[in-house]
Amino acid sequence: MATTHPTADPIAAPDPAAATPAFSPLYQQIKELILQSLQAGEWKPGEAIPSEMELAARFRVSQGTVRKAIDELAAENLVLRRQGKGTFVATHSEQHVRYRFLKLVPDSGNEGRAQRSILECRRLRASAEVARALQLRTGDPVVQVRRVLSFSGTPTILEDLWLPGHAFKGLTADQLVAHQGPTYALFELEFGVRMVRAEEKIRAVAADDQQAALLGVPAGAPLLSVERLSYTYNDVPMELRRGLYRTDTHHYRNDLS
Amino acid sequence: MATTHPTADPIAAPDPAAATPAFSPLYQQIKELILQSLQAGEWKPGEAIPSEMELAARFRVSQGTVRKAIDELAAENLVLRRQGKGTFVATHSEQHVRYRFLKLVPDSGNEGRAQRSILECRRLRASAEVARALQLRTGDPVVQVRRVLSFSGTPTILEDLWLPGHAFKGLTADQLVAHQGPTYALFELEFGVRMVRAEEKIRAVAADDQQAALLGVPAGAPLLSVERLSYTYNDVPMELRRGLYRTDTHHYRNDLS
DNA sequence: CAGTGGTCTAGACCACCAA
DNA sequence: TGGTGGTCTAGACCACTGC
Repeated sequence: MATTHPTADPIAAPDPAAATPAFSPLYQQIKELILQSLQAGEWKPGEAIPSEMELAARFRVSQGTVRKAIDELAAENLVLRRQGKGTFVATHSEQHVRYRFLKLVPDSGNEGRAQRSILECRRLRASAEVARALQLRTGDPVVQVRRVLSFSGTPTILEDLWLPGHAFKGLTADQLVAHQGPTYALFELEFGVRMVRAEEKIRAVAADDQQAALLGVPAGAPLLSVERLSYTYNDVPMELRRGLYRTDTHHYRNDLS
Repeated sequence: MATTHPTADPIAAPDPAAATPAFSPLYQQIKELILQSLQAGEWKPGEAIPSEMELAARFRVSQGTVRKAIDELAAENLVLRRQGKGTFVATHSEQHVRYRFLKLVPDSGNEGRAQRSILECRRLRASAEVARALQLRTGDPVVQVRRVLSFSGTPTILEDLWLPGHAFKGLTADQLVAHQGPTYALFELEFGVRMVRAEEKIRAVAADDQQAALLGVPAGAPLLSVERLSYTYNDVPMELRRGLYRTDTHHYRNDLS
C-alpha cells in the first residue's frame, strides 16, 4: 500500500495496485483507503468505524499515522470523533448541527422547524444546463423537486432540486412530505447518497410574478438567489439546487478566515 | 506554563502566571503564547517566526507539541508554513491569495486589478449601531470611508467602512488612493492592524437612487448587501463594512463542507 | 474496569530550499 | 551542506465513556 516508507514492511508486497506515479505520504494513502471504505458503505452513516488501533493493525501502520488520516477526515466533516466512544461516520440525520448546508438564519432569536410544502416532484429529461452541472448527458433522466420552506408560517425559501434519475429511482412527493428532518438525511437513508460538500453561487435577483406569489412578496422584490451544487465522495455532483431566499427577516451568514 | 504535564520540568517553575483554572492541553497553551507574540508584534507580517526547534527549546516542550500548536495557527490562516524555508506570519500583502476576504468572483474568466475610487474619508462620531458593532461607545470617534470598486471599468462594489478612530488616527483619502493592493495590507503596514477573521451577513436589497447612480444601475435594481465585521486577534472587532455588490456579471462564491 | 480517542515525548528519516 | 518543515514510529500516560 505504501509506495515507499521506511520501517514497516520495507520490502513487503510490491503492491500490484501501485499504479500511482506521484508520491503521497502514507497517511494520505491511509486516508484514501478509509475514504474508499466509507464510499463503499462498509460503515453506515452514524455507525462507528473501527478504532484507531484496529485500523493501524489492518493497514500495518502506526496508530499515529491512522490518527493523522482520521484527523483530516474529521476536518472535512466526513467523520466525527467522540472521545471515549469512537469515531463515527458523519450523517445529516442526527448530527448535532442539523441543516449543515443551510446558512440562512433568522435576524434575531431562534426559530422552530421549517415547514415544507412540496409543489412538484417529477421525472424529466435533463436540460443542457442541468446535465452539465450534474455531469450527465442532455436528455438523461433527472428528478425535479420544487418546494417552499416556511418559518413560523412565513414562506421564506422557494427552491428547485435536480437529482440524477438513476440514483434516485423511487423518489416521490409522498416520501418527501412524510420524511422528518433534513432532506439530505432522507437521501442517506433511502438512497445511500451522502452529500459531503457543496459549492454555492449567490446573487441578488428580482422576484418574477410566479416567485413573488409563492413567497408572498411583491413582484420585483429583491431575493437572494442561491445556486448550490452538492457533491458525494470523490467530487461526484449529485444535486443541483436553485433557491430563492427572502432576506427581510433572515440573512445568509458566512464566516471568513 | 504547563498546568500539568508528565516528563518535561515536572517540578519546575510553578509558573506565577498560572491563573488559568481550566485545564487545557500543553499545545493549546503554547498556541496561546505564540498568539500573544504575534499580537504583540514580536514578528512582523511576512516575517518568519522562529523554527519549531527554537520554539520547542524556548517553551521547554517537544518539537511535536510546538508543531501541533503551529498546525492550528496555520489552519486558522494566522501563519503560513513553507517547507524548507520556515513558518511566516500571514499577511494580506503578498499572500498568494490576495483579497482573502473578497468572495465576489466574475461569472467567467479572470479580471485584472480592481480600480478604486474614494468618495469620502472623514472622521465622525459613532452612531449607536456602529458603536455596538465595533464595541465602542456611542459618540466615540470613528473614521468612515466610502468608495467604489470597478472591474474592467464597470463599477461593481459600493462600500462604506467604519474604523475605530483611535487605531486609525492618520488615515487619509490620499493614503487610500496612493496605496496599491488590498486595503487590509495598508492597515497592516500603516496602522499595525491585522484582520484575521470576519463574519458576513448577506441580504438581497433594492438599490436606492443614490446607490443606483453610483453603481450605474437602474434605481430598484437588486443588489447583494454584504455586512462584514472584521476582527483582529482576540476577537476584537476593528472594522465594520457595508458593501453593495452588483451580481449581474459577478457572483458571491461560497464553499460548504 | 477495559476500551476509546487525546496528549506528549523522543528519535529517525525524508523532502525542500538556500547558500 | 545544513537548516527548515513534513512524515513516521513507538511507547507512555491522560480523559472520557460505558459496563
